[in-house]
Amino acid sequence: MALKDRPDVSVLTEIGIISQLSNAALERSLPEGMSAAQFGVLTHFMRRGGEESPAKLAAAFQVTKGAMTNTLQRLETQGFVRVVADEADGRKKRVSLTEAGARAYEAGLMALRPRMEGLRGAFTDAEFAAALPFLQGLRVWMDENR
Amino acid sequence: MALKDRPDVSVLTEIGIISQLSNAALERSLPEGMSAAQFGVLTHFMRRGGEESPAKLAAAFQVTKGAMTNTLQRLETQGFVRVVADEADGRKKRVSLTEAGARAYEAGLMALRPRMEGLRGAFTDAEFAAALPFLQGLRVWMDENR
DNA sequence: GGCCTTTCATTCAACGTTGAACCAATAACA
DNA sequence: TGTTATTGGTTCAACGTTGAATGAAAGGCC
Repeated sequence: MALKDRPDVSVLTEIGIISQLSNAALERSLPEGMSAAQFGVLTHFMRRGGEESPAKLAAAFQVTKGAMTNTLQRLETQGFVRVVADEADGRKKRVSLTEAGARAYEAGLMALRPRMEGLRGAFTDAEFAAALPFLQGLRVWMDENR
Repeated sequence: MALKDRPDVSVLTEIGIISQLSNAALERSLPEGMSAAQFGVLTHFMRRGGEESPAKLAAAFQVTKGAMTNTLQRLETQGFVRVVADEADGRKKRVSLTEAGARAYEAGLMALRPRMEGLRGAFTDAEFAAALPFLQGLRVWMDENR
């Protein structure tokens, strides 16, 4: 009784559920065969462009290298990403977006649009913005104290 | 550039990371062999006591019936939970906590304590409480619009 | 130069989850 | 009543993830 009624536990519980629901909604909206992880990588390249090593991508997405190897292989199989060896450093690879990858990103974005609009109709930008500092602080703390 | 800077997307991104970190921290703190899902079920019974059907547990934890079958089987294997057929309704089963289950819960709670105290040292109850209404609203909305 | 350490990427088994198929038991209804 | 629909639980393949092991390449240091 003391446990779940504490606000910190409640916050983490709600966050867990929201994360699950949001991820499920994302994967349901996305075109067949594109996972949330794959869409995240495409988004990364659309924003930043250029090339990135698998290790940096894994760090950016808070995911193990093994997991990133997996999603990059799936992206490459679909032709959404190009992976070449880094001739300057034999350990590294350089990943970059293909034209097909950019198109896949756009398609995913379109498929996502109705759901995102629904969300923005239910809550204001101000509400999201107001919640953000605390969430960021919480994320940073959990990241530093893992 | 327009996408990830929007507060709604940022909120969901932060929530996803927090969820992952919090779940990982939970499983790392818990005694060997006890998953977050299992601990959640134990917590449920410690709070509410009595008996519950697998279907109700699945609904309470927002999880498929198959997933709940899995965690209940693992709990039963460890002797933390008792599962009997419901003689009043041949489809149902009745799940209840064992003494060993109660002890396992207490052990998990103890193992969790230092981390929870660290969290409550870094943020105040008021901060968690302030964030809660928005998170609950968001959870309810995503639940209704899935 | 040689040795130790670190970094990068891959592979593999294990886990928890989903979604679908399935069967048994009950409920609803003609 | 008999038939159909719904509910409860299990099983299975597939997915994404972790964590650990492996190997190759580069860096640090004497």
